[in-house]
Amino acid sequence: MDLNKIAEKIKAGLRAKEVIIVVGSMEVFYEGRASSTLGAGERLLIIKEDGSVLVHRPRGYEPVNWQPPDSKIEVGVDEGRLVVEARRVRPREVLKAVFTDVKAVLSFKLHDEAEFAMYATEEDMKRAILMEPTLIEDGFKPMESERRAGDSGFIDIFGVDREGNLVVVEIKRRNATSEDIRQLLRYVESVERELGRRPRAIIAAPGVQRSAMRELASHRVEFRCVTPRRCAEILKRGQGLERFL
Amino acid sequence: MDLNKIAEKIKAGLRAKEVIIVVGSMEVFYEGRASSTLGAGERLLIIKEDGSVLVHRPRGYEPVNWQPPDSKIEVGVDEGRLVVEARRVRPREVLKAVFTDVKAVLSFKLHDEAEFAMYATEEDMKRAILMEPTLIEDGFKPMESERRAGDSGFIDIFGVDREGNLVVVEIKRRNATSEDIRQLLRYVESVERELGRRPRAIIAAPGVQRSAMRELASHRVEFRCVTPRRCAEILKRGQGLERFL
DNA sequence: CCTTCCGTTAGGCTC
DNA sequence: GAGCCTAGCGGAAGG
Repeated sequence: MDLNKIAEKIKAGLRAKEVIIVVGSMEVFYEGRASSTLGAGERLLIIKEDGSVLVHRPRGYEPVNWQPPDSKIEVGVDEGRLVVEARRVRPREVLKAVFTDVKAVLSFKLHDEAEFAMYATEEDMKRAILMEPTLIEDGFKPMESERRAGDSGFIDIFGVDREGNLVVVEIKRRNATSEDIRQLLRYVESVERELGRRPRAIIAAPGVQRSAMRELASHRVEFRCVTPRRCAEILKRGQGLERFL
Repeated sequence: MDLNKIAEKIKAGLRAKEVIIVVGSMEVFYEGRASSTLGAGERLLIIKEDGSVLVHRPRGYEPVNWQPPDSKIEVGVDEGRLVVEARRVRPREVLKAVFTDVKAVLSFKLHDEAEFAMYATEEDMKRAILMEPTLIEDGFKPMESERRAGDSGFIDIFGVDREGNLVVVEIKRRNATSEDIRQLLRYVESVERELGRRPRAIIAAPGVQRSAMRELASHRVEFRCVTPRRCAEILKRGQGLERFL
């Protein structure tokens, strides 16, 4: 298939808002927030219906070059080479692929309106703890979630322990950082100002960054190991039960 | 083409370490660090020679599901549906794509050994400043780069100004945050402890986040606007000169 | 519109 | 191998 035919096929795909795949030998140039060059090699160029562009090498999960949605795409033939340019304005960026050889061109209208559902977000972890408060400790009683803490933000879970002490719980789905500890302490102080009693501070997360350990200890913040994984299981179990209710 | 033929073609591609593209209607399930499901829809499944797997919807720059390199891939036909599973062990994760319809299967051995060159990283910015110290100010003399600052980390550039004052320069290729300012101040204090003289603190970046401005002013940290773009130009100029030396 | 924060972050580098 | 930081981060949520 000659280059002009290929260019026409790509243009037709663009007009029809299809997903276009070009396989072949190309050089790639990017200029924008940074700039990069990539010498000749065989790769995949993918143009999506929304104007996203991806260049994938034969190895590695990440694209070597790309352009986000809404890029303007131009296709042409110049000195016997197929040239695909994707431009966007803010920020001003250009991605240019120059093909010296094309092994294949595919273009498909893809219909995909399905919903993507991801489990065990931080929100899910909160639901799991509310459903199973022993994740924090025996006798813990959640009272409020997303309680306003003055102008410091929102407390993930606010409750009392078995001895009636107030408890502020901060949830993270990743290892807690010193910034997270500081945030939790701001909540503690806000509650103390408001209610006149200093609450216990508990961070519920899969772990604590080494660099945050000192801050944790020195401010008497307690740590509970709670992983998104385990929370997802608890929620799944809960959903299983719901079916019988 | 029947499903068994398609499965065979994919298996052959896997054996030959080719890059495989399957276009068709599929459901996708992921279970691992998190878990997700994606209902039926037409998408792209890409398997690379190193065992990376990508699922791309017709819109958006990012894959909706993926598996990093070194995943073990199994292909089979089950109840009239093509099933592709990619597993990895650490962490334990499974990505499963179940096709109800296949529009196309491509498999290519791609040869790509070209070098990828990215310009104006933070490292490049440092080289540009060392090459052209007036980017910081007239009379600035860099003395060391990557100088150890006690246990606080490494100072990007350590030097003296025209009046003999010590200068600590912190470089960022993006707008400076308050965390960056704090880091710089830790260096300042480390130098003061070590040498008994308090150095000037300069942050060299394209800008400063609004929220970091107060910290900048109150701690007398100075700001110099230095962009990756401009640094790339300086390096390019420098390389041009090198050719004549 | 801007800023801030999260991600199955990935990937690189140091200890 | 584990911890830590950067990214052309992208994307979402909040102001």
